[in-house]
Amino acid sequence: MAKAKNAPTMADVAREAGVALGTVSRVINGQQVGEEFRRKVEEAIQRLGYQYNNSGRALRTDRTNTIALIIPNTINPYFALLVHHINIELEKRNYRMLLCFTEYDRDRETEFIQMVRQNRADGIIALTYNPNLTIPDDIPFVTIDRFFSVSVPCIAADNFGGGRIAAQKLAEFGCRKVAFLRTGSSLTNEPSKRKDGFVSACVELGLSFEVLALEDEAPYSQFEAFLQDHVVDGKLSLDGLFLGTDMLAWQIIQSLQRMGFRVPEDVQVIGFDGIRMFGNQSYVVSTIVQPVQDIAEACVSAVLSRHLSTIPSLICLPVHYASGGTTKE
Amino acid sequence: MAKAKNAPTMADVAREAGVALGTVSRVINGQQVGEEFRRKVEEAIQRLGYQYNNSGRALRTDRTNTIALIIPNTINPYFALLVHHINIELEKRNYRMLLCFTEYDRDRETEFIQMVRQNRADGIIALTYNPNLTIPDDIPFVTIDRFFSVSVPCIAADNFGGGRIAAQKLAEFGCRKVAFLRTGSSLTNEPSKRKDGFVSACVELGLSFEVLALEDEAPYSQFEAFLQDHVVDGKLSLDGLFLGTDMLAWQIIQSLQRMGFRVPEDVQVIGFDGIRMFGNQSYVVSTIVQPVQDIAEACVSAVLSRHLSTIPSLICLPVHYASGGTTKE
DNA sequence: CAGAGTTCATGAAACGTTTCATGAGCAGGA
DNA sequence: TCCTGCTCATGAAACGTTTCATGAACTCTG
Repeated sequence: MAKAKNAPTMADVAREAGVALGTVSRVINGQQVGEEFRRKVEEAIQRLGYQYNNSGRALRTDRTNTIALIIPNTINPYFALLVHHINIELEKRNYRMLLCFTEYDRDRETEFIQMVRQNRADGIIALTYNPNLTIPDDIPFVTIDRFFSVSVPCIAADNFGGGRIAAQKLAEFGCRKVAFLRTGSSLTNEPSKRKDGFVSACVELGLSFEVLALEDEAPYSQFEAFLQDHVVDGKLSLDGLFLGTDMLAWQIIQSLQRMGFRVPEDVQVIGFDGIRMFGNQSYVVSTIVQPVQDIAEACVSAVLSRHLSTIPSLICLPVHYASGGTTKE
Repeated sequence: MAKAKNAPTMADVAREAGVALGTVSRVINGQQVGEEFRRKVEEAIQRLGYQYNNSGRALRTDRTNTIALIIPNTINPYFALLVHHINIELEKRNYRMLLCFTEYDRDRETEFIQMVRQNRADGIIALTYNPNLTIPDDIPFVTIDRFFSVSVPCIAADNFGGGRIAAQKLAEFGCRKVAFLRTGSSLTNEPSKRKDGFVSACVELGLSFEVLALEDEAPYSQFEAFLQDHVVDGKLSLDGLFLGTDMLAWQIIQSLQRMGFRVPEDVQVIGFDGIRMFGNQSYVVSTIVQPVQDIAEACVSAVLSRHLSTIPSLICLPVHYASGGTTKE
């Protein structure tokens, strides 16, 4: 069960095939090699059960075919979706993923970048929470939803536009008094534009609106207090809610139901993210869907690009509204 | 922005510090080194901004400090929890995780093992779906929820016991006519014992029970048809449901509500897994909680154990029942 | 047929680390 | 003083790959 010692190497293959070491390398890498030599090498590989060893290559080329992904966790379904699609995109290009979970800890973000350096990852895709993070200039670095400077590409959805759509949809549903709720930590930087877009559209549409930031720790009780303030004669004086994220929307819907209100009959609720599980069933009935697949694709092709400096500093991808139990991307 | 060429190596540090290469290595690895030498080396490291290079070590030692995790995806919250806790355990021991998403594709399981070999991971933790998977004998291999043979350690929760608890709880709630539902692919091998435990306890408790396997593709419509068969005079003739997983339970609860039934007033629903999100709010109100943290710990310490063969072939960890919005592990 | 050009295998060096045999330096005992 | 034994730094080899300068064997042209 111990690691097989003396596993065959390219040198062994070369000897077995009666060719030079370099020839084996070229066969394996699909480079120009004469027909007869190729055949001999391939047979020798079969006979010996040779397994390519990436460690040697990593040392020699200083490229590991690994991209680090720095993200708070994988428990939040939005992050889980991101991890999933980024992994798919990396795999298409024959890259591996080095996962770093920060748990929103700013120190860990910095430590991880150090760790990534030692492991010689070929690039970093990061969704971070330290606004003062020092961006390494020796490793290709791309962010999700965080704008640092023009020299650090940032991939994000159209958060402002998404906020506007949410307000428009609520207006279409006939809502007149609406509110935007968010938790503290989750909506920093680019995602905070969800509120801006929402507010701007509310003003244009003549909707009466409120904005509330909930504590991270106990959003429910705070939300329920907020709701109590808006109950007149047992009826809600609000008829539409826009939540910063689907996770919050999900929790809020539970809260509303616990308090005896029906969604969407008594109050319309729109989330943001478009998280969903298998069978594409979404967690939240009405939501602004982030194009996770496109975001993943953009991150990966940006970080692997040879000419990072030619990439726009902010890539803003379109969102769409989805309603009903399922949603497609 | 390109990768820094000519990054300082141990040799540079040695030259700068005026010591031998091997001495630098020993300082870095915390081995016995004289006080003065240690100081000189540390200062040289500072001055040069030396960064340890793991590729060199991997080549020389044939150990990468990487464990591969083979799992269908990270979108299912139960898998997301597993990934999360396994990563935490690996990190504690200074290991990295190489993620392989199979999407339940059996061929990919095999391909990944090949890929893992080439990347020289130090071990594999796998949650697979091919019952005939060839287990590599040259890499430490540990499974989750899948028993292959006595020589391949399998970590699992007490599925049988969990099934029994579910039946007992339903009985406590006063249920008399219950059913166990599962989707096709999800409950193979160890997890299939959930049904066995449930059935055995139902028999003991004198509960009338049914068992139904739903198609993977369209469980909802099939479930709704099943439910129609159990409606008498607009009332459900079933008063308790036990679902194979929380994800299914979650979907079933949505289905029930769509059909106008209340949970738990009209019908009690118990899930399995104990998936939850931040703030520890669980997805499903009543559930049998798998000890994910313990499972992760067991997997990691097993796969890293020097003496894999002395590890029991089946490690069965206790589950518990949780009710209410939150659940602690 | 000679010369120029092309194709393609060879052999060796290099990547950055760990590890091991060697021996220098020193302390303690006889 | 000499010997033994110990601690600990040294220098070199080794890990498995890529890559590059070299030159052998051809083909083509005039």
